[in-house]
Amino acid sequence: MRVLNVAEKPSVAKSVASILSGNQNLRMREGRSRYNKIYEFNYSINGLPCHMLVTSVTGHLMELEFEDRFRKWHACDPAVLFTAPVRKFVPQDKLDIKRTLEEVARGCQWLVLWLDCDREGENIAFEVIEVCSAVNRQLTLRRARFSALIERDIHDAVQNLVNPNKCFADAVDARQEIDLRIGASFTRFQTMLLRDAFVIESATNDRNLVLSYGPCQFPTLGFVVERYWEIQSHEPEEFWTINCSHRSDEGVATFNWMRGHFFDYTCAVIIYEMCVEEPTATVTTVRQQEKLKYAPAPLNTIQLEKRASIYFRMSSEHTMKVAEELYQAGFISYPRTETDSFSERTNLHAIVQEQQGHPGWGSYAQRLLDPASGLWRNPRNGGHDDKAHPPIHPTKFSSGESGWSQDHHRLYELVVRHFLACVSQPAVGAETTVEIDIAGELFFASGRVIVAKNYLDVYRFESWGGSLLPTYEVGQQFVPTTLTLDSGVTRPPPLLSEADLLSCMDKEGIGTDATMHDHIKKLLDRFYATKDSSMRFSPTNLGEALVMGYDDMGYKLWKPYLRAVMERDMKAVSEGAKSKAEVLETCLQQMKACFLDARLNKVKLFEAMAVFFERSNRSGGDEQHASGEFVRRCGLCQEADMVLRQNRDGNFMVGCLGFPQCRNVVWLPGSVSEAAVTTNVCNSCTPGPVYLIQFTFRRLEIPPDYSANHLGCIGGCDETLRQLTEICGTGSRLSARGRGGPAMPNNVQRSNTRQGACIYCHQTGHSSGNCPSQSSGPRSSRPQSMNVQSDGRIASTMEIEEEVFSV
DNA sequence: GCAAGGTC
Repeated sequence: MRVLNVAEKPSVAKSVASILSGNQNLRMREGRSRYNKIYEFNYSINGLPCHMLVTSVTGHLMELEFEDRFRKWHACDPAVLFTAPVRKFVPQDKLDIKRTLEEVARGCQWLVLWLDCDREGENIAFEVIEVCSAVNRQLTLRRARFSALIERDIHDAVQNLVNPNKCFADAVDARQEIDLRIGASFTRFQTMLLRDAFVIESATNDRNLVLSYGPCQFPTLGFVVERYWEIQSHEPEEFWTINCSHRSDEGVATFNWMRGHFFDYTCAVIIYEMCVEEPTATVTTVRQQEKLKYAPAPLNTIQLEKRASIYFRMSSEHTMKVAEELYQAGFISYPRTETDSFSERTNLHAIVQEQQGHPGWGSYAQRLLDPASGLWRNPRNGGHDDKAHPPIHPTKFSSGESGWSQDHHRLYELVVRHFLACVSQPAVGAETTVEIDIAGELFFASGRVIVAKNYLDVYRFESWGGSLLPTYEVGQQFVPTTLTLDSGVTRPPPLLSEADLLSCMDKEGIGTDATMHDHIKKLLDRFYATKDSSMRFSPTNLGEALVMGYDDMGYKLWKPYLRAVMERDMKAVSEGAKSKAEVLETCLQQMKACFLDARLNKVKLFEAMAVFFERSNRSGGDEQHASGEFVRRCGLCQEADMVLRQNRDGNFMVGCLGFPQCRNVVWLPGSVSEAAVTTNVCNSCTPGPVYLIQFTFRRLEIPPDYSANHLGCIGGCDETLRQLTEICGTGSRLSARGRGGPAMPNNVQRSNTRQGACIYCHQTGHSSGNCPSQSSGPRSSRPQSMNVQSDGRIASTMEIEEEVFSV
């Protein structure tokens, strides 16, 4: 029987072949693709003699794309992308792998799938099945389940083949489709909406700028922006604390106030003066304790990235590139792993033995192997296991290769030292805490001496600070050398470092170990964030504006929540609790509603962008600076004029020329057919002058008891105008949609067409809830900076009437 | 020109 075995990557195909064949009569030949070799040998599965062919793919064999007619950006309304047909296909650069599979599969009876034992691996398995079954319908499909590339696992797997798990593959199918539809629709929408409307100076050529949206990149950006806002809105607060020091023959001890600090100066001062009046200190407690500091858990990808960032200031992206090269050259194990505990079957001693000759850590490795040293300790279990790869560890000794860069040296050293640390005893420290009493107030000092460094001897990246404390005895009394009342101020947290960002992503489940660094890099590539010299991230104006815009809509599109919900659904699909179709339908339906609503609220994005960027005069953007007839000075911004204008639908309004910084607007009844500003001034509305407008109403659109001609005032005094606005509604597009449009989420305010004069500014044309002069309710800690204004979506529509696409 | 996930 001929058996085709397919692994997820060439290295696994090689390992599987070499383990199963025992390297006896193992033949290797080229496939059509340069990297994916074919191994052949004889083996017996459950007593059945087999001719084994082992080859590989390189990750996913297929991609998901929209059908051709939806691929061009202007081909369709982006909203259509939530339902447009998609197809899976093998891209150009994978065609040679596909051909190899087809050729080999034709002559085989069995197909054994050796893909990684995770959801993505299962999905790739079904891609391989699709390609192979298409040319050989008779293939028997079997799945090998293995947890590590070690002999026993591999032999066990092949003797205990199982069926491939469609639920796992379905979960990935759903994820792919959702990511594609959300990503493409929002990216096209916001790029086409904003790119040409503003001068975005960050990009060299902003015609090619893509303002991408993705369910991983946006939450990642969200972390950066949120921290930035936290810092911006921090208000320093002064606090007070009492410090005490005592110099003796043995040295100086610094005592901290047990109460920490007080924000109330008077309280602090009263207690301080009490202490100064009776300064004699009495030692109340002396505590001696042994403390252990444990070595870190075995190294996984996230830890590798975080530690390389902290110890060597390497970006996660660069770390993964260097790690990949070390892996390809055989020096370290597979670098993309979640696993941070070693399988019991791993021969840890052998890995240490290999390192004995190294000039830097060789002697430590020797000590570790000497039972007399007592240094060995079985490694901790970090609690993660992806069931596909072991923790990152050295696989080949090297004292440095000629082609290595400094970063190759550093990363190899980190992997080796981390491994040696993992199998070492914890550091032991002796801690002393001394408590004293001064006038009834308690103070403490602590010191630490390291008794045994153990793993810290080899893990030079970590230290365990501590100072020696002079000896004190209970009941001993002394007069402090200094006793001071000191002030300090609270400080905001620092900007997020790369390690912080990775922690946030890990905690919220954004991305995978293999992709997290990609999402971080994407923020930089898209000009959404920058990294400063101390490796900390700040949002750019562009990044902040986008998050601000969505935040103002009330949607948490930039929060990790969306991804978390998707992840839960994916899990349900993989467990068979929900079907792929069910999850796709509900998720996409929700996201489409969200998309349509975001588009309806695009003014929020415009406003947020306008805070940071100049409007451009390119097509598609700005059409609002055509002025109209002066009506009055704007009472809201008090800087610009309110003018009478018509929008492109012919509806009349009086809007502030200060838009978009000021969004004051008065919409006029939809029944107005003509309007002209007169030279007459209103006698009652202030601040004046407010010029009266001569209106002509469409006869059929107003009740018979109203005159078709009316000299009216928009200042708030005009009862006729108020009534007609209430009866006819306004020409605002949003108000027009409000009459029987699709249901909208509750958190989005709607304009009410039946409205009286606003209780705040006494104008007609908007509801009190939408008055541009009033702030919206409480929200995130975002600082209310510059000309960020309050809720006023109706007001703003006067300038942004153009839909990117009309549905 | 869009996503995120594999991997070379």
